[in-house]
Amino acid sequence: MRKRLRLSNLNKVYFPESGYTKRNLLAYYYRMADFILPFLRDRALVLRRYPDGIKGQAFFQKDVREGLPEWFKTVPVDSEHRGEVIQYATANDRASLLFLTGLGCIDHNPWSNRYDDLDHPDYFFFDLDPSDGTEFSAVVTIARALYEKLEELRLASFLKTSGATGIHIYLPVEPIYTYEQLRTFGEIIARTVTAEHANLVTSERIVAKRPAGRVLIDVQQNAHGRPLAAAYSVRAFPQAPVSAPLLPRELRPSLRPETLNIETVFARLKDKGDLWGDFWKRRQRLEQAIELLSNRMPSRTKKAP
DNA sequence: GTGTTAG
DNA sequence: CTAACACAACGCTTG
DNA sequence: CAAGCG
Ligand SMILES: [Mn+2]
Ligand SMILES: [Mn+2]
Repeated sequence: MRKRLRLSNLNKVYFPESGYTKRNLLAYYYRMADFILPFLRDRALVLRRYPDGIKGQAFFQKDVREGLPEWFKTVPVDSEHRGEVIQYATANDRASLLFLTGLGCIDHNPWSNRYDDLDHPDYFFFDLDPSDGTEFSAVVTIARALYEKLEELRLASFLKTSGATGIHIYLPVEPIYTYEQLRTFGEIIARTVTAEHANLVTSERIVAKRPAGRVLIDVQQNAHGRPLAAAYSVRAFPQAPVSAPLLPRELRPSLRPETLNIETVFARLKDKGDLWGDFWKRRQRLEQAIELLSNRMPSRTKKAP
């Protein structure tokens, strides 16, 4: 099918500090479609729209039943909250991705489950959030520790900058676990890393109370209807940063996430390839890791002689 | 960003 | 005609 | 229940 769309306000500056326009943003997604679409397809999307750029008033949108081209696919999901169906946007092809970007969506935020199975996500992520005034090197240290822990557990994981101030570590999983099971599993791993880096990690969720210089290992975003900016998504910050896939060896204190943006990602792609290209070939079960974890953790019931 | 309403 | 206005979320934890 | 967070 031939999918037509009209794009407006192409010269509007979306990123005033760096000067990037809506046209620059659309061009980025046009060129990157093959790389980002695998992480958007078959999922409900939560829209965050910035029709006047990153300094303008932004808003969320879930229901998109109005103003769509006839070819645009939406997916109905029962909302417990509203007691009625919400028609969520989807992006299974480049035209849909560009249409949504044209609405002012700078970042693209998919659910962690495909719409054919609302209760079983096919990945889990650790969201590393530094508090204000934390060196990025602290995030890097914790990301490395987590990555190595996952390696020990024989789990495949994938790294990316969040595009904001943190790092995301994803585990592709077979869609057979619930969100709650995955959060519990992730929390156990987070605690073992916390124990080994107590000076760099906080579990304080209230921003104002979070000690400076520390990183929150957040697993709570792994929940029904709670999306996260996808790999290769642009983020609404001054330099138009991208949530950029990383090699493990890039986890060094010199890493500057804001330098990975809508201009520089193409050179990385040429240089390093699509670092998340095998993501969907690596969906895994967790039983073996759970067993390794329980063997490593001495049973509390065991008494000293 | 868009569609509708008020002036 | 032009401009103002209306409209566009919610899951989960903690206190 | 509301606040806080993302
Ligand atoms: Mn984060
Ligand atoms: Mn977070």
